Amino acid sequence: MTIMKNLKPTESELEILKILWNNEKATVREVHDELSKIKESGYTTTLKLMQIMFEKGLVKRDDSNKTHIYEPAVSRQRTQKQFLDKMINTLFGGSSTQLVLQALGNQKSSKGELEEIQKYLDNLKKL
Amino acid sequence: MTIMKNLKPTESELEILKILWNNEKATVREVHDELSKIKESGYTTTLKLMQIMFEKGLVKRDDSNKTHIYEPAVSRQRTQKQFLDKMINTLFGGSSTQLVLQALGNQKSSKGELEEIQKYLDNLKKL
DNA sequence: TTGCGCTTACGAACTAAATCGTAATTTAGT
DNA sequence: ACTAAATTACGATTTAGTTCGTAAGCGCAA
Repeated sequence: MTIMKNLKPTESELEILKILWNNEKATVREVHDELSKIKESGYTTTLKLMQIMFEKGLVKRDDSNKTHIYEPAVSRQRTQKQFLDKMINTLFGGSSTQLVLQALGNQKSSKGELEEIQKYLDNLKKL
Repeated sequence: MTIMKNLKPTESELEILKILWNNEKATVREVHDELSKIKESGYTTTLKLMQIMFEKGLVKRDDSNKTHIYEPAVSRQRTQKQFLDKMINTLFGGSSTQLVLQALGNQKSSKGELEEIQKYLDNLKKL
């Protein structure tokens, strides 16, 4: 029986996950180079973070070669859901509707996007 | 010229803010008693947190009496927006639409709620 | 007035996360 | 085989947040 840890990535871990999600796989070097575009930090910092993420089960890695190759072990969708749920509960009294209304009010979406959402809602209502 | 710090409340600070938002005003004792219902911790911990929040400008306080009375200095809406924006940027590629779709898919809303959202969208489209 | 209970103030300890320096290891090139 | 370059491993330091113990101050009741 496997223990399913429901680990929430930290801020820094999220940044790394985002890169892995976009690249499918990547070495520490690749991740670090990407990261350097938006953030100042040493190589070993990135390395350490990715090692910790490995221990936590947030990433998988192929260490059959000297240069390890990492890939995400948690999906973008799953992580999005994890953070959304948390936020709905802590900040929106458990109401996803409240969150949606607030999000729509926050920043304007294009007409096309609004229609996309409406279409989606129509489908939901039919269920 | 005042410096407007855009301070993001921490996890614990949010719990306290939630209580203050609901109560309008409250003493440390009141906040702590509320908090105790969902969380084990000492009185001085709550006190210290609220003092820090005061220094950060997250809460105001009336200390004309021995027992200080606290009230929120940031609105629920504003804080919700702050967290939402952050999340949209870090986890949804800057697209609030993506967040909305994901939130709607996540947990089911009642038919009434869906219609509320649709009505809201109709208004938005007219702008 | 004295003392008890409740309050604030403050510093110290603890924890988790992030950062980095250094040593050990591997690989490729000569 | 030897060196140079790059990588991993690991421990130490730093920082932010949380928690608490203790002291000091105030007000009210006996």
